Amino acid sequence: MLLPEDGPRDGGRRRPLWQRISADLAARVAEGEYGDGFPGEYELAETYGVSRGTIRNALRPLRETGSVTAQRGRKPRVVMGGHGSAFGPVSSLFASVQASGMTQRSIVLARRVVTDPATATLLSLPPTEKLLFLSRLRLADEEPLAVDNVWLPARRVAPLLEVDFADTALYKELRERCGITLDGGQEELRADTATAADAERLGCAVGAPLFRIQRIGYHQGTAIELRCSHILGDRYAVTATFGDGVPAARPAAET
Amino acid sequence: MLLPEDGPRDGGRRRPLWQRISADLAARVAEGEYGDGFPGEYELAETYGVSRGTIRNALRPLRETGSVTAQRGRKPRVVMGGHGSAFGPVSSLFASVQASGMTQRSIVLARRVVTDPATATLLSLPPTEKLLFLSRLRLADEEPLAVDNVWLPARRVAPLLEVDFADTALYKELRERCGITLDGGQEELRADTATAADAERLGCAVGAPLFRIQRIGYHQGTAIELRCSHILGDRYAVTATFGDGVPAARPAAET
DNA sequence: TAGTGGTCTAGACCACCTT
DNA sequence: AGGTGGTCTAGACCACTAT
Repeated sequence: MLLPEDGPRDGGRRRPLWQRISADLAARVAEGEYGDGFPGEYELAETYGVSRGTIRNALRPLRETGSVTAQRGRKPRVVMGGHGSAFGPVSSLFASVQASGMTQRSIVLARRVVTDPATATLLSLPPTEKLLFLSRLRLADEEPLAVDNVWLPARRVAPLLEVDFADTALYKELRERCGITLDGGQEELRADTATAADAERLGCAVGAPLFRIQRIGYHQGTAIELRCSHILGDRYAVTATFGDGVPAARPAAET
Repeated sequence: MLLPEDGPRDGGRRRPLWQRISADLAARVAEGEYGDGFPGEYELAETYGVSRGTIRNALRPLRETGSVTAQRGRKPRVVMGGHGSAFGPVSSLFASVQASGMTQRSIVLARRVVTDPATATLLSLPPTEKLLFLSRLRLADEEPLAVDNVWLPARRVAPLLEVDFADTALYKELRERCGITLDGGQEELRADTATAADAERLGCAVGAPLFRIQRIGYHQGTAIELRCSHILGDRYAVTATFGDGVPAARPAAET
């Protein structure tokens, strides 16, 4: 496997081999090249003609950001970003993104059982697996705040098929009716602008700023939910506080 | 060096060697054992009787959280008391770009001393306090990624007035020239669209999606920096992983 | 110049999952 | 049984920093 020798240099010297391979793999993942199976470490080592240690260094950023899976014994897979959307540098800025403060009223836009091969694959399910699809418009103070789409494996959440979610929290029902408590997750948060469909459902202008959050929730190592939220940018902000040296007060301003 | 054989086990089997060494080192750091000099990798390898690769795995969590320094040629040092630092390298955009295998460069747009009552107030300073204002255009792989504006109290960071920031990280200079290591911070992340001024500096269309991140960094309870970053939405995504149930396993170094 | 960490190699064994 | 990733070893060379 050839890597660009004349590619970007860092102040005149070559970048480390593992970084070039990592960038190459990230680009290929972003282009959807590995939609049906990501190569293993040994195979990558041979294709690039490097040692396995170098491949492991190259894979570390992709694995830390959840772009590809890595589990003993299992075939690796591409998790996110395979939809032709190139995502470049990624940062785990937050140990936890608090999506709380969003307890409001919901309008159920859709609740039905579907089959969706792409979504099922993201949840590590067979492509034909039946999924419960739940789409809700979330209101805060009776004003639209977000559209929230969730897919869950129908087999695991059968008791939810008859629940009215207009005024209840999904996680509460999951816990009480299915005995499932999510104990982990991955989130990816992007900035985007509203499409015509977004604008209609959210009552905003086309091109208005939006957060798009994709999340996979896990219960004891098994993927349980895929959630895609589209949140109005002017009504929502993610905040994080970290470290010891922060006084209690909490300012807020713009520039 | 003996490690507790009867120590914490993971479901009946021993934890990996590097994790036990990592926990041991973290405990010693927390107790202040290495106040005047942290051992190097070779010395640690000999002390614990393991290979250097194992030591490097054990040190990775300590280095990522900023508990100990690691720079070529320099003697390693313990940075803080050992408890929850994790500011500079972790959430630094500079570092996250590097970690994803891209080249990076900054173009300094402005570097001057200003007075700005609103900003000074945010930093809990008198309104007339002089501030060092630093504005940089950040490039990843020679393409614009973000505009980064920083204000710092000039009195505290006098040595930085002459530094060229085109190729260096602010936090590194803060640490080495001013003896200031940020130990806490607040961040607020918003989705927005590009104004005409943003579009000109970032080379994007007016209305393109942007992240706006505002951060206040603290050193021992005192606000040191106000940072406002404007990052292209199509080149940046924030990811977060949380909980134990996520199979795309990350190395979890506990203590 | 001596010592540091960064990188890379080649090989080995093991735990785990799939088939 | 075969392939996956996780771990560990032993050695090598290089870039950088301090002295």
